Amino acid sequence: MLDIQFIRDNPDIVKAAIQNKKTEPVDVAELIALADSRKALGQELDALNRARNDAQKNRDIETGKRLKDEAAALEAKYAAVEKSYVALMLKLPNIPSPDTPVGMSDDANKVLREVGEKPHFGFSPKPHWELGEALGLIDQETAGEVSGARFTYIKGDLALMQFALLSLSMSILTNEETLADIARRAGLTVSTKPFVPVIPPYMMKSAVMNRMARLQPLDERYFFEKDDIVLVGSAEHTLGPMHMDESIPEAELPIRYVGYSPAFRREAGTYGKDTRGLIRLHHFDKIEMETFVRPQDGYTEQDFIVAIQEHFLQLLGLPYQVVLKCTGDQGTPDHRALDMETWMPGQNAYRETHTSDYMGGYQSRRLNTRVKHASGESEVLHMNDATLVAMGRMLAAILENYQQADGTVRVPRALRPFLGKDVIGA
RNA sequence: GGAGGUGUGGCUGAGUGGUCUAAAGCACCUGACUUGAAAUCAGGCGUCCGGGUAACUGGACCGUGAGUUCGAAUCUCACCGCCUCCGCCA
Repeated sequence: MLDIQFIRDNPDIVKAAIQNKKTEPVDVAELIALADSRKALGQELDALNRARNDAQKNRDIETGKRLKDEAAALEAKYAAVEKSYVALMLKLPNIPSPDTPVGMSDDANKVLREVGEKPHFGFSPKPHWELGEALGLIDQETAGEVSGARFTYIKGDLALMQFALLSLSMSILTNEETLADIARRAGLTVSTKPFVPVIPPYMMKSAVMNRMARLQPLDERYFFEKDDIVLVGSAEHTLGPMHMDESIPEAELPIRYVGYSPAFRREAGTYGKDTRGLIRLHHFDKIEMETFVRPQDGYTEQDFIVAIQEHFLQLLGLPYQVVLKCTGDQGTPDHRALDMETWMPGQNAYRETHTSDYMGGYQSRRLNTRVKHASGESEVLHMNDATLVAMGRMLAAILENYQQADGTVRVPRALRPFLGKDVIGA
């Protein structure tokens, strides 16, 4: 949700955002008119309530009865306006950052940099599903019989590799010195406060997911109507509301969480796309970063998070490119969104493996998560969320980049201490 | 799943229909006393939405939402959270 004052002051920016994002159109003039009448009715109601309170204090029962009816009528009017107003407010997308490229499809995305050297093979590199199936590390056929399409069994050394990735991730994000080092090398002046590891709930109330602006499209969610509960599509969904309806003292910021959870996605409308392998599954596990900062620190925080993501990819020796997503490719609540796409030699393509979303105050305004300044003033704080490891896709990238002529796969050096071997599938 | 409790400001906690403008204590802030601190004393101290340059001022908020009443923290109903016991269970 946007700030109504911002909308009043910058209607053209809001109109441009509606036009440039893939979002349902909203009549901004109508919204402002509703805001005006809501405000006027509110003032009228305040005055009426004052008179009513006076009558009550004086035990003026006649006047009290009359004003009660008047107030009821006015309240009904106010409620109707409020309802339309909120409905439009919730439809408005976040404003894209000034550096976000304008465009409707990913063709307009801007590649900021390509990092790392693509591996050269003396043979034709295979896609990870062929490698994985041949080595007995991936069993999609059995998963298809048991669970259906877009599910998989990850087995043996590949399952161990997932745990190794988890351990490596936590060792980085909970270590203040490592974080300070990452910040220094990225040239960022930023708090080096470590991340708090969290295993969050995997299901949540639909109303809270809606406050995260993540319930829609509902078609993409697994929703249990009987219990009014939704499976999370990311740890973000239950990490983000941890501080809803709270005012956090400025001195306690930033607050940083790293969550490990499954991500459940219906993948509606993607039939026929990426049907093999670990790229597009109804369930995968993910390590997610979620941070809460002062508004003035939002961009730097995102730069820091991207630096962490890049550090991690470099540590694994995976070539990747950093992409600034265009307006049409951004999510509704995003202010600035970057993707990291990792090179998959078996598919001869960069594939999206990481996302970094800076939300500004869009989610926190709905969640009512605020920062309280030393002066006593409070305002909506800013939120960032980002992938550290999307397990399926990271395992796929490692398999494809580290494959050898004999079909076995080397283990990235950084993972060896956690995995306990140099080669898998041997 | 069954039974019984309970939800009040940062915290503890009083308040069962009308100066509640929510007692009191703790914590916190300011000032006085003090070389400084502690102790003591005096005062202040919630959130949100409006009006006003400002001093100030109007409204809403006692888990949430409905209801009864001229009037609700207080009565009624539903929901949510937490606690205790029983049952079941990794």
